[in-house]
Amino acid sequence: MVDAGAVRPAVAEQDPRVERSRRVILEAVLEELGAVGYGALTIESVAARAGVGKSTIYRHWPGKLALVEDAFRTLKAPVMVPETGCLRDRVVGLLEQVALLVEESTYSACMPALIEAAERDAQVRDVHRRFSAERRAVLVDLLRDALESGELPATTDPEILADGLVGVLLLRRLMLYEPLDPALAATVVDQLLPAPPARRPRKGPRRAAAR
Amino acid sequence: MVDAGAVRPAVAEQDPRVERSRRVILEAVLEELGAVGYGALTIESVAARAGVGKSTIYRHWPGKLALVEDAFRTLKAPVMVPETGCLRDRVVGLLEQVALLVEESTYSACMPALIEAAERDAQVRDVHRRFSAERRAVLVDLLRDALESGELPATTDPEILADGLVGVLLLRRLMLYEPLDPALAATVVDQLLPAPPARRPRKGPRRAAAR
DNA sequence: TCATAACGATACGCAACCGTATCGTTGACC
DNA sequence: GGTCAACGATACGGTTGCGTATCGTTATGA
Repeated sequence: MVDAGAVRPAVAEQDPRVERSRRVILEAVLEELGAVGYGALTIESVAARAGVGKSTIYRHWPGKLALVEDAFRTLKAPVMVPETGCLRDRVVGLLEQVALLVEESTYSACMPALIEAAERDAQVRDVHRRFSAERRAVLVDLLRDALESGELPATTDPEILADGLVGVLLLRRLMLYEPLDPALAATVVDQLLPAPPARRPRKGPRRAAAR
Repeated sequence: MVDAGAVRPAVAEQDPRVERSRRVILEAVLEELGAVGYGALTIESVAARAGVGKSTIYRHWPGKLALVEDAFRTLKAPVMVPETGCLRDRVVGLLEQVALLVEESTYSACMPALIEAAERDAQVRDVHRRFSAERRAVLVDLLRDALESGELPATTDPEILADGLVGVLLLRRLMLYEPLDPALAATVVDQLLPAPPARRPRKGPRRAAAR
């Protein structure tokens, strides 16, 4: 049940009550993490919030840490990769999804608790790293493709550029506590995304269209 | 003692034992925050770590929250503003200090706990916001001066650029858990800092010297 | 030298949560 | 319709931390 390698049990559960219990419990864990954080989360508070008996939780997980790990693993954030439009618009499209994810998703609510828990436990850290890296890769790949097709200067480092784009949102969420303007994603892209290299040197906007 | 408006008591303490107690206790709080986080921090663990009696803590603070707030307020991170060299080198100098702060300072150790505590309590959030904003302002001002003196394109937004530069480091510390390469600051600057606008259009590096 | 106050240590009752065990109920499957 | 497993509720002893009170010790400043 807590095997890190099996998010979903390979063999289907016979009794649907098991799956139902697991689901409401893990949902309650995420709510509790957002409400009180990792340190203050207790098995009893999760049981109360989920409306299940404490014994049901201990039937499926050995303790708080394994429970929280499993809950974090259920976090999903599907990414829609824009396939039409110019590079600038596609990057804006991706970054708008990141802004939503960082501002008002379940993940956003749990982020401080996740950061805190990851600092204490290596397995939670792996879960978070994987979650972050998967979404980061989408943006990095988009930028790398653009680089190879000549839409970005040859000196561009796709990873640093991607981290810079996302980092603006992250910093404002975690350190400055500013509500994220819906237009911020576009502004950030216009500020940080280099203009495509001119085939022949001539005058023109050095950046992607400055909004 | 816990007045938010008075980091240092206006009137000097008569008894040096008071100041000494306060100091060792606040140091112990920061250590404890780095070691176990905010949720798991207890008054008793702080007392044990500081080598003082529990009563001494309750003599000076009403509870855990006020204690942690005061401890966070003691966080200092003086910033040396480089005044010589080209813009690129000055920004690199600043960003290297940020990298150090984010990677291996007392602040870095407490950052997850601080983020977590700030999410739950408005006063902690204010402390963190002020701490972040003060250091951010140094970089923003540097960039704004450069902008006004024509060392940056007129379309540059100093705040977004600053957040992007710092955001790369923050994201890698908090989400990707990568050790920060000492050369990363320079690489980030060379990737994200726009080249000064050419007075007359002519061929040349579009960016600050690429490494 | 002396009065004072901050100190460390310790003990207290109280509350919360731990993880386990028990038990009657209920829903699933044959 | 009968069997059985998962369920919720509840109680348990044990542990930990709370915040307060007390007390003898010790450093300070008059």
